[in-house]
This record gives sequence, structure tokens and C-alpha cells, in this order.
Amino acid sequence: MNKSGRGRRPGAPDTREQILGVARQRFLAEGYASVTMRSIAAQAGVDAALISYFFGSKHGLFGAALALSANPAEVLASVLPGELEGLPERVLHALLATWDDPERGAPLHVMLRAAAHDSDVARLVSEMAEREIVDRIAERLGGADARQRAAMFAAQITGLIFTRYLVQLDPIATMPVDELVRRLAPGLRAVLRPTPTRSAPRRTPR
Amino acid sequence: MNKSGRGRRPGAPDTREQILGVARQRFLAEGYASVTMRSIAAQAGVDAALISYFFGSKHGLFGAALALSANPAEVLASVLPGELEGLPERVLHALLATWDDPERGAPLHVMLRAAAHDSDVARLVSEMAEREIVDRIAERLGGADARQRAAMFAAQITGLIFTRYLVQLDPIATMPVDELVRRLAPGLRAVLRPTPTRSAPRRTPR
DNA sequence: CTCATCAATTCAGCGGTGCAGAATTGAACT
DNA sequence: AGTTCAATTCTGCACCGCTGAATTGATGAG
Repeated sequence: MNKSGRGRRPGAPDTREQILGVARQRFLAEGYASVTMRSIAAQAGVDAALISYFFGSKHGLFGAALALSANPAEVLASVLPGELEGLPERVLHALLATWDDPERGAPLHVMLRAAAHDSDVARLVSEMAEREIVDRIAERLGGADARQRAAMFAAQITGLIFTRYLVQLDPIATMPVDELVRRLAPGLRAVLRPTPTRSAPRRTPR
Repeated sequence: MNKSGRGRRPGAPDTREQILGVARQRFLAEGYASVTMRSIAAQAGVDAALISYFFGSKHGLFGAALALSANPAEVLASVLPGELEGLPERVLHALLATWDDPERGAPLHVMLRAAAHDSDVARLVSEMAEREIVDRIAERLGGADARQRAAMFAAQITGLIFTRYLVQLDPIATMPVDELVRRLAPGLRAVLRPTPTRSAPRRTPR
């Protein structure tokens, strides 16, 4: 009789997966800091120490829970092909559609927040973004300084995300999607263009 | 004799200011979350409860400590006058000079991190940025949608800061100042330009 | 000059957190 | 049948932010 409740459970319950599921849902809904290990454990019907056992730490759990998240690479991949000139508009539309939807936007949302909060997570997110976003765009662009131009592109996108969703800076946070796209696209196009290294062929408005 | 150490201290020691000083230094050096009230109190030679008494909460202390921080408004004000066309370069140079210097860059650094971590702080930072940055730029720009254009400008700047300093995304984090300015300025100029409301004179080839 | 009032200060403690270690239990492999 | 090991819970530590009561000094009223 398992009187004390201790010890391994009978059968083959995949407790680990269940914890992951609960953690994922909670983290996405409530962020990182305000979700406690104890509450996750309780909701998963498990002792809190088990989480440490499986994932080492709260960080570990967070990383594992968000790893299986819908990654933005897919969204990007779906808009990358096509004419280069219209790329900014396509990316902006896809991005805003994703992030404005609480369901799909939350993962990235939470990841960025956690990245700002915790430098370990920051490195993780940074590497991910570098590999899955900057490199992809650079690949699509081609050319000598493609990586640099892609990075500028990414920086602008990041700025949009941070101001609209994290800090909610007005009037960016309240601006309708169409206007945002219209206003930001020219800037994105500008940084995508190959830059003249130095005193290049002047391109005066013709 | 003050045997128990309790009670008001003799003289007129400005304990409040001293706490503020210590808090400021610690927050700027180590961020928000990892600095504990107890440690600040200890360093200030004071009981931790006194902080709650004076500032209400850790948030309160943080806000009060960073309020007297060198605000970016000054930097901005010094580069706002002058020809509009060169504004992006001036802002970028001033900004990068400030943030690359650990001493002067730290306050903003910490504020952004804290904003991402804590939604109360986020609101605070957001309002500050709106008032002291967006509105100033808008004022300088003039025109109907000056506020909107200024916001786009601010978003791009924020993206630069976030990627270069907080997340340290390569190759932005490692790029020399000159190259950053050269690559980003066109994008900034583009969003500053008055946008044609609708089906504007096409500028694209053909 | 005295005395009540009030601000400043410390102490003790509450409920909460992440995490480590020991103890228990079941499954799996000799 | 016995050993080994992974999974699980219990206990408890050190720390956190914050609160309420107790103490002390300054200060103004009479």
C-alpha cells in the first residue's frame, strides 16, 4: 500500500510531459516571474521538488517548456519567398497578425520578457534569433554584407515588438496594423538596400 | 541612552537621501531583481523596514532612485536643433556614445530591463519615454502626423538599444559605431519623411 | 518648562520563494 | 529472488518583500 504517497507511481505515467504541459500553459498565460514552481507542481498533481529533479531549476523548466513552442521561423519562411521589394510589407503583416493574436503571440512575448530579465535566457534567445531569423533573411538577400543588412532589419522589427507589445508605447501600441505597415515599410526597405561603402555613386533623386 | 538602537536618531541625518544614494548605485550596477532590499538597507546602515516606510515598496524605491538619473532628454535636446536631414546621424552618434559608455549608459540599461521584467515599471518607463522623447521629436518635426513619425523613429531606436545592449544580437552588438550609423540612418530618415496617405507618387523603379 | 504629538527607526515575524538532501517506492534487469 | 536505479514525496534551509508593534527623539502648544 502506498500509504505515505512517496515513491514511484505504478504504471508508466509520463509525469515529465505532464509537468511540461502545465508549465507551458502557465508561463505563456502569466509570464515567468509570477508563476511559481509550487503552483505548477500543484496543478500537475506533483510535488514541487520533482520539477527540480527533472529540469534542474526554474530556468530549466522554462527553457524546456518554451522549446516546443511554435517558432517564428515558420512565419518567416512563409513570407520570405517572393519579390524583394515587397518583403517589408509581407513581414510586417505576418508579424503583426501573429503577435496581435494573444494565442500565438504569447510565446514570443514571454520569451522576450524573460530574455530581458535573465541574461542566461537572453543569450539563448539571442542565439536562436541569430540562427533562425537573421541568417534566413541574409540568405534570402544575398550579397556581400547581407548579414549586416539583415541584422538592421531584425533590429527594427525588434523595436516594433518591444514598443508595441512589451512597453506599449503610444501611439505605436494603439496604431492600427495598416498604418503601422505603411509607416514602417519604407524604413525597412531603406536598410535592406545595399549601402554604398564610401562616397559611392550618388543617387540623387531623379 | 539609546540602548536598544530603536527610535529616531539624534541630529538631523538625512537617512532618506542616503538610502536613495545606495539604492541608485546598486540598482545601476546590478539591475533590479538581484538587488535585495535587505542588502541595500545593510549597506545604508539601516533596517530594511525603513525602506518600506519611506518608499512603500521595492518598486517605489526603484522609481525614486532612478528618477534623479541623468535623463536621456538632455542628450536628445543637444542634438535636436540643426538641419532635419542630418538628424538621424546626430541622434545615433549621441545615443551610441552614451550607451557604449558603461557609466552613462547603465541607467537606461537598467530601466529597460526592469521595464521588461515588471509591468508596473513598464508603464512608468513608457510614459516617460512618450513625454520626454516622442513628444520632443514630434515637436521638432512639426506637421500633421508628427507624433506618429516620431514614434516610428523611437521604435527603431529602441530596437537598436534592445538588440545591441540587452540581447546582444550579433552582428549588431559587435558592429563599430560608424558602420551602425551608416547602416541605420537611411531607415530613420525614411520613417521621418511625411508619408503619402494613399496611393502616393510611386517611387519604385518603373 | 512640560508634555502631548508625531515622524523616524528597529524588532519580530508572517507567508512566500527556489532549491537541496534524505527517505521511500516501484520497475527492470540480472 | 535480489540488486539496482529512476521516480516520487517529505522536510527543511536560506532568503525574499512586507507588515505591525514598540521605542526613541524632535517639535510645537500651553
